[in-house]
Amino acid sequence: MIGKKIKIVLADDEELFRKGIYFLLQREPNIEVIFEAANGNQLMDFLKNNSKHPDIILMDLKMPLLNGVEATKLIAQQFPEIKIIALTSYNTKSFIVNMIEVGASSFLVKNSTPQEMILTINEVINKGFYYNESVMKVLTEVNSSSSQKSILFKQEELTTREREVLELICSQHSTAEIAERLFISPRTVETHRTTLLIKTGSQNIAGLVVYAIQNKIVII
Amino acid sequence: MIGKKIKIVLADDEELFRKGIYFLLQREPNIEVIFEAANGNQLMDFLKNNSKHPDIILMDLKMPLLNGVEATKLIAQQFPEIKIIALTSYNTKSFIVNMIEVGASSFLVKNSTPQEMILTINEVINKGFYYNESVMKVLTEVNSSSSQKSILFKQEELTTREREVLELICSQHSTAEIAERLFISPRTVETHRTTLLIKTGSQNIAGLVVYAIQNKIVII
DNA sequence: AATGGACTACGTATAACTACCTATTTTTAA
DNA sequence: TTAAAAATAGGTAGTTATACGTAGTCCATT
Repeated sequence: MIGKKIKIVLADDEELFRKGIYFLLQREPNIEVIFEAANGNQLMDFLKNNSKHPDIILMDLKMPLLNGVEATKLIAQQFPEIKIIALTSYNTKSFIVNMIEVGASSFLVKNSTPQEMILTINEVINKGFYYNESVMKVLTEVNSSSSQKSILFKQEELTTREREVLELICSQHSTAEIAERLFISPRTVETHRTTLLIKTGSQNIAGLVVYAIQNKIVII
Repeated sequence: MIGKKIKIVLADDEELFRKGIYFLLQREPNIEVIFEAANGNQLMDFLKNNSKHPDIILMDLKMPLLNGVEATKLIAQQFPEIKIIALTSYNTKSFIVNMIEVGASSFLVKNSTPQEMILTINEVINKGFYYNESVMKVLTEVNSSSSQKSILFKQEELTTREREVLELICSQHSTAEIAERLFISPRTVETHRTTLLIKTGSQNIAGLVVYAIQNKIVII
């Protein structure tokens, strides 16, 4: 990487945060921010329409339209050479496991110092990945626990419609309300609910909501 | 304010965000950041122990230990000469109304541009307050609506028993199961459920689960 | 042309939850 | 020690969710 700047794309819905990070990174001579995206769709558009790709994407998880988890999944498939550093406010177990599973190369809580961020970027460039202590701790915990099923056996994917219904359930809408909003029969919504319960392995609404939040289908 | 720098304190639990804003503000010749706090307690300690007070506090709402709303309330009482600009990710009605009620002079979503932030700071210094268009819109909506109760009266705290029931609800237990586990009548559990719905302002289980997760009553 | 997945929809039940009441006992705090 | 809050329990009724079936249509891929 000598004599060649690390190209970075920032993906975060908060402009103030993006600009802040931009000025932080601007002070680094070997780093160049080539694009800023406010959501996953903007990011995907940029990657598709520009031949100049970044080395690293600093990706916030909580973004409108297309969130960070989904965007990471897509990018890991379509542009595997791009390394992704997941940014989030909290480093909960489900966050970390999710992001690593979909292809994130590193994980950075927003409460990190600028030094840690620079270190992470450089480590990812040099080694291809970088997990700090707390992330490693979570990962070893997960691997040594018996609750591996949930993460090792990949969950059945929800369909688009099922996700829509799930989102509305999480917004406290009843079956009738969901049906009205989606212009479909309440019976159809019931079918979707049944499928959701089966696919997510839930007993009732509570399980659905927890699943939706853990899997970032709804962001709270 | 000619020849005198505007003294600012940053209060936000995310160090990356703080540092970013710091560098953004550093480029302004008439602005000086005199302190950074990671939570409300640090902020209050600084104000109590330093004679040099800020003109403005940029206050994030979501902070550990002592959050932005509570901190704002305290500061508005104890140091009324300090102007507070509330920072948040979303400009929901409840956020805005809460912050204005406890004494915030302005309101800035994190998705604002740096220019808007600078403008807001200068307006607050010159006029004492500044509400942008979207905030004004929300405020007029609120004043003209009759649903003021729910936002003017702050929510009641949950009791220990209610929290226990809420946790079990989030674990997908039914009323009967909860009753059995707590050695109480199902009717009592129902009473607790009713109270939970009222206190949390929820319509159904989904709302309860979201509330529980947001308020860290259950950790996922 | 056929297969399979997604989306749609319904029948018939039962289980579970929510609304709106009252009311007693126990615990806590003024 | 007295009032307030919390925890307990019930009546009655209505609404909503879940279980377990079946089945047609659309659409993309084979």
